[in-house]
Amino acid sequence: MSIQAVAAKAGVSVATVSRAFNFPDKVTRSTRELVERVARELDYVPNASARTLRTQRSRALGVVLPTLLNPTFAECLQGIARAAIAGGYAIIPVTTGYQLDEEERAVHLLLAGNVDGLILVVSNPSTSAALARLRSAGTPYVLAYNRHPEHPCVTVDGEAAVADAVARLVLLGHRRIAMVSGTLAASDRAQQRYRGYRKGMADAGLKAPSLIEVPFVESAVDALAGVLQAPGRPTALVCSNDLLAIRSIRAAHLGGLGVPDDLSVIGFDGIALGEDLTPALTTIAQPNDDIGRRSVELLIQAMAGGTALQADASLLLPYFFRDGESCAAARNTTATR
Amino acid sequence: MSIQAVAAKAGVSVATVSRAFNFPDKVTRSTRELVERVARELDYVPNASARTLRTQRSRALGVVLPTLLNPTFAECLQGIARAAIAGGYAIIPVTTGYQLDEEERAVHLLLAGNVDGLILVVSNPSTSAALARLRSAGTPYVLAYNRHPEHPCVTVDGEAAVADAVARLVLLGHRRIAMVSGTLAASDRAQQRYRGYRKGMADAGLKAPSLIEVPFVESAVDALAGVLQAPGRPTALVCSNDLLAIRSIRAAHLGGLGVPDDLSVIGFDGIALGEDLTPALTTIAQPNDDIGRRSVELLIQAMAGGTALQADASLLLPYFFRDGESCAAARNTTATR
DNA sequence: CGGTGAAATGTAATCGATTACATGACACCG
DNA sequence: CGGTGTCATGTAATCGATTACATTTCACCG
Repeated sequence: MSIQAVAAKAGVSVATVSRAFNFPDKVTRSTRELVERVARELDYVPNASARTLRTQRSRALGVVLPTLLNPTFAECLQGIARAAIAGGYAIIPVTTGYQLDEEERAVHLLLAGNVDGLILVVSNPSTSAALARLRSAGTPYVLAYNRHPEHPCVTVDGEAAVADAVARLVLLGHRRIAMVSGTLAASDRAQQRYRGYRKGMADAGLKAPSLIEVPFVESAVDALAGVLQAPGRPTALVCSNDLLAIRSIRAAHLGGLGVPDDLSVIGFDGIALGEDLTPALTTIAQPNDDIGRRSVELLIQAMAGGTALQADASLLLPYFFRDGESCAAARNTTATR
Repeated sequence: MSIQAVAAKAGVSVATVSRAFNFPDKVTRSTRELVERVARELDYVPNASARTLRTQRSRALGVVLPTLLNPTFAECLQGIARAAIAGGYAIIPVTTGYQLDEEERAVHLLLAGNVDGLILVVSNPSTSAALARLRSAGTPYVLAYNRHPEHPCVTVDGEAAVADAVARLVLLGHRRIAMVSGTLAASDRAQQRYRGYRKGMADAGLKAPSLIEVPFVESAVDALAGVLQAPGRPTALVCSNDLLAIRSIRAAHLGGLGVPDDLSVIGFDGIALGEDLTPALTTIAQPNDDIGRRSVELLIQAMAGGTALQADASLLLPYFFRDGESCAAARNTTATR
């Protein structure tokens, strides 16, 4: 049902119908009620395309994410969704599967779809062609989880967080601490966290930081199990995300190591599921929901002001060390020296 | 950049530009190349709203899901996304948080957004107001995971699956088998699975089927732990979904019970994460990806034919019993009698 | 009672594409 | 050379809303 139909049936002009909905106090009470009644009778729903075409705004935000199979991003998306609804915006999420060309495709798709703004989690802001394109298009955007001096970002200080985690492990008597990470090249987050790991190790005067790099998408539990068997094996792992931590725990078990008795494991992300596992995951929890929420708020605020967001609007949210059961004191400090 | 700009710069009419893209062989090779070059120079992207308004189709599918925090639906959505892209459609996912009014709001929102079709996972097809509205709107749709004789559905036979699982437990020597489920009233899937449980118990000649109903969203691990302590406690649990299974395992541990030694646990859904857990989750795996994919294919096919989908187009996909480590033979059959 | 201004409503242009129909160009044939 | 059919292109209507501007209505006042 079009606005024309409503206007005809109500015996008024289309302009009046439009006003009845958009500026209720620009029409008489009686006309407004008449129009509303007729509209309800006809099941009238304003055509979003027509409105968008005319007003040049869609009240929709695009969201570009690596994947929803990692609960981290699913949680973040929920925060985004809630905040967007609260702000009167719809969201259109698109996943890239950590692939650069998909990032570009996604941005292209969303721009063609007339979104008013974008929230994106990119692989690497410095090298992202998608971001460049976005900039030149002039559409407002915010990066979530990424961190870069020239872009507006909402995230936590991953470097400090991991350095922190290493320090905690050291306090627990661990000396041989390894990091498990996805492909470093595939994400600036992984790189930051690795930097934090090296910093943490250096701060503790520990040498030979060892990085276990596993493919991002595959499970790779078997490969991990191998490493954990080797002589001089680590007594603790810092994992670049919770999914890796979960797999590391499994790898340990497959290799006959108990967690946390023989091996401590710390994750990163703070996915809700981690609390329901056995052992409950010890992790550096990010406020995933908030990262989403604040990103939207920033964006909406900027769009209201008509200004494109600047890098200095970036937000660094606090992270939390969430204590679980996957991490314990080194069993025998001297033996591991 | 509008089509007008391209037409002006290329020195042709807008119609020609439009044709150059939509019917490449209706223009001379030279004009086509000219138009393409100019379009590239101007970064021309056709305006989706204008196109949708004129053609009355958006090439977008709406997706209504309970939540993405349950990986089951995230996996399904991925299948949907892949199939949609392959078919040239964009998707607009909306989550309802298992709330009926959100279901309605979502359908309303999507219809206003001019989607060409809908894939939805509703709470209960029989009582869904959203579905009724959808039907009257005449927009083609498919239900995923739901099962109902009057709607086109893509799912597995949850009842048979659970009956199957019970039979397996019986074969393993279990007699006291309980079911853990979310609020039955909240989902027809839970009801079907419960029916399967009762059938399985009856088939095995076992009495007093016992249902442990826990709130859908909250963790409720504590409540569960209590039940598992009681005298005459079950030796095996069939859980209505994998998240519940994971929580049940935790509850067991909290209560000092080992899984699978003291308690066997079978899940339902087959989320990928289950394979990475320790113990690896034994579960009834649904082809989540396929459920999504086939739903889209059905929908696209129907839309191509111009016909609304009928209930008899429904698909019942096969489920798989995925063997894990959370399920073992009853320790002492006589003792549990 | 006529004039005035505010409030309510109507008319029509507009957003950017698609597409039915009109026009023009050109080759081919008798 | 004129007729005719084909192919490329152009003109303008159209989709359904918003909104600037024009018009009508009407209360109120002198």
